[in-house]
Amino acid sequence: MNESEGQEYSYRRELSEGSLVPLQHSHESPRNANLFSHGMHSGPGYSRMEEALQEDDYTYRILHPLTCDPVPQVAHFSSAPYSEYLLPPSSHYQHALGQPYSSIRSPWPSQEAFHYGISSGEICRAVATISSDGADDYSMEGYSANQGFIHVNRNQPHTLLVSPHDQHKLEEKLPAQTSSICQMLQPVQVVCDVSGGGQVVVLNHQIPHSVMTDLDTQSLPKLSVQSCSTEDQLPHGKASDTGHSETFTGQPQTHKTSAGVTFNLTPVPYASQTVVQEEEGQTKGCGRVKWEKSKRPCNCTKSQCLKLYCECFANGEVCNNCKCVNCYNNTEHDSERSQAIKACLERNPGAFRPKIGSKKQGNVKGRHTKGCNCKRSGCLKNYCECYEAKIMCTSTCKCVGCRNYEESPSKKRSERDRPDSSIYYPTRCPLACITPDVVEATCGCLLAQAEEAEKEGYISAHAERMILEEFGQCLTQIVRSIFKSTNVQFNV
DNA sequence: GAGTTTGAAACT
DNA sequence: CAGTTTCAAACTC
Repeated sequence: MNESEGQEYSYRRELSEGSLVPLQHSHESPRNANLFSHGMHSGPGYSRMEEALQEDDYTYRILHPLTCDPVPQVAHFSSAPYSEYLLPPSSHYQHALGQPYSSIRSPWPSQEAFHYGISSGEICRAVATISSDGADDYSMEGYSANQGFIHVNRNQPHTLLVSPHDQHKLEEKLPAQTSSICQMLQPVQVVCDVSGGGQVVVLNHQIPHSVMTDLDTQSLPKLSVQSCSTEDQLPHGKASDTGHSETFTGQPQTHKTSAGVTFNLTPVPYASQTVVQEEEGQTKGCGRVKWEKSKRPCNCTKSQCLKLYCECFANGEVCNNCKCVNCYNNTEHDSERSQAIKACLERNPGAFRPKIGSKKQGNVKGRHTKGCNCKRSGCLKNYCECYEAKIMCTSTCKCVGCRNYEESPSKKRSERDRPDSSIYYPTRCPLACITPDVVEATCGCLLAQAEEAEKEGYISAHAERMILEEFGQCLTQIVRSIFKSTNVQFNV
């Protein structure tokens, strides 16, 4: 920490101009030292935009890529789908490496460059707008606060590679303060894996840094423990100057801190590491960590595990204990892997985003961001991504003969046979019936009525009535369709 | 375990 | 963007 700790810059969003305007330079201490977002919220610079996004706001600290020290200023992120270079507050992280500055390959900008409070909502939107697929609804709904920390989709990592090209576009969207981050990111690729229900790993492909957090992860599944010995601590500076000297052996190297938290030192672009804090009743400071595969092994034979066919690759993980053939999804083929990641992101900037969004409230899973396209499975087999994710098909899906909805008898039978039948399934109907086509058709009808009224020269009140009546007709048809699909008699 | 089916990803 | 091919997982026998 340095003298700039506690300094915050708040920005007021000029809605009319779409820009950020510095509102106040706050020296106030955060209300909660561990949750900087609270500090931001409590300050006078709390913006309308962030107020609107409050329920999904998180705060992270930018981590120094070499020392893994927190960059002292506050970064306030809201609903951010891109969590790159972000880490939880200081009490929730530890150093991963004691990397000497002499080993820096890419220049690290001065810390002054970070003396901004940056709304991640802005970054999120800006990044989304430079992506071809734009800011999908998933991006905004797929993240929710969890016990004061981050709760991103537990099954998928989240990745952002900022190319110089994207940096330029990002800077256009977010002048000034964002450019400093881009300068930081430009020389290397930065991949952040926030999978595993709270794990945050910051890496770049040349000087890998993993940061383990000792956040509360009691709810994480499939956890196991190690002893709390500190004998296996690794000396600082173990990583090579290039970050490539460590050979990935399949068993990640770890570094256990004095707090008992173990870090991943393995230079994998995407880490799969699960951390569990000490169990109740355990000695404080003995956070336990164990590496484990969060996935099943792949069996790829032709893709070299460098395409999204490979589940490991798609999940942002290197292959480990897989049965794949001619695998390039490992650190020994870092360059090929990086190129493959880049290629995937060029094809689809959201390629590594989780496909299944989560609802803001409760534990109910949300929806498939793209929807499935099943034709023969009835969406009642694991071929269907929705069914596999234990969610209902929605209007987003383009499936044919779908039976993956609440009222489906087949679905109910299927659920009885399913191991985990306790999961709540949101009802597909009636909303599923209101497809974009239906909405478009409805709007078209309303517009036609408006045009008709205008053409006839009716007064506005009459025109409104015509439009409302037309809307009623549309609704009637929609409702009739809904009832018809559910075999319920509908009399109007 | 081999063969088939399926649908997402990749390609054209 | 639509159609086709490739691919690996899911499924069946």
